[in-house]
Amino acid sequence: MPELPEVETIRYYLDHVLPGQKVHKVLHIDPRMVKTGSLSAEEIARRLPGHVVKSIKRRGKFLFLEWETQDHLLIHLGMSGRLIWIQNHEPWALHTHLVLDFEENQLRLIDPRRFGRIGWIDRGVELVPHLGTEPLSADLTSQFLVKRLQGRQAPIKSLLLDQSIIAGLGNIYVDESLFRAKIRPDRPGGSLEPREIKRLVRSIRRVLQEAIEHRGTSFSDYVDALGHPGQNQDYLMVYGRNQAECRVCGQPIVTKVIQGRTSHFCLHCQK
DNA sequence: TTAACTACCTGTTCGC
DNA sequence: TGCGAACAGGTAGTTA
Repeated sequence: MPELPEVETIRYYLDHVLPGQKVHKVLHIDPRMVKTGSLSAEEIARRLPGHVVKSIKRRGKFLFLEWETQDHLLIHLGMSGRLIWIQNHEPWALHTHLVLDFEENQLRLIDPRRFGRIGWIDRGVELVPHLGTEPLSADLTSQFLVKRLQGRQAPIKSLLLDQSIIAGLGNIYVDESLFRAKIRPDRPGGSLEPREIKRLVRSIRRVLQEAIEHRGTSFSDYVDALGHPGQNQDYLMVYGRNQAECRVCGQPIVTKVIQGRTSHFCLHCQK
């Protein structure tokens, strides 16, 4: 499930190989994946050939291929999406929904569950205006989060998953951040004290930075742009460790469903 | 405005 | 062994 560190890992690699490359053909684009933007799948396929990649951007969990025309192709990987840069003679995987042919290599989107999305964003249009602050930018401060959590009754877990507050966190990194900050995921957001929020901000940054250094977390679907799994799953403290011993106190990690999301935490370490 | 719920989707796991 | 049900979860839309 690609969250910010996984998407950033893909972006980082693609930004080394894609700029300057010209789209030769759009070999395949699944209309069911085009769920946003100003053009249909057919129109994107007609428009793209000849376009040259200028840069690869990321905002939250969204990736953008910026063209020299300053239009953008939005790609979201959803739950199970993979975006790979691969030689064009390699056979297509099952569930391949987008194939951009750059003559020698192809950029392919593979997404078994089809929760991902593709869209065309015209030049000058704001990319994803509804997204909240970038957690690794200077905009995420404890003062910002204090303000956003004030008076909120929803569990802190749900509020951290809300992309309009902080963009890029998903189930894994919210659980990990809350563990590091020693905060239970079912606490109402508005009940957090300023010192806890300060700790939470520090934890979010550290968890995300470490996950990027480990090239993301691979449980089932995620691989980077070269098809390699990440390593961060070896460093997780709570996520996916139901009933395992807490690495800090030795008590069993427990799970609880909060707003439809399985949350992992330690009853002893998190208050 | 906020909180909770639902649809989308398919591979995997579990129980019978 | 095979089948069906339940589960996993990010986003956007709906409802109260």
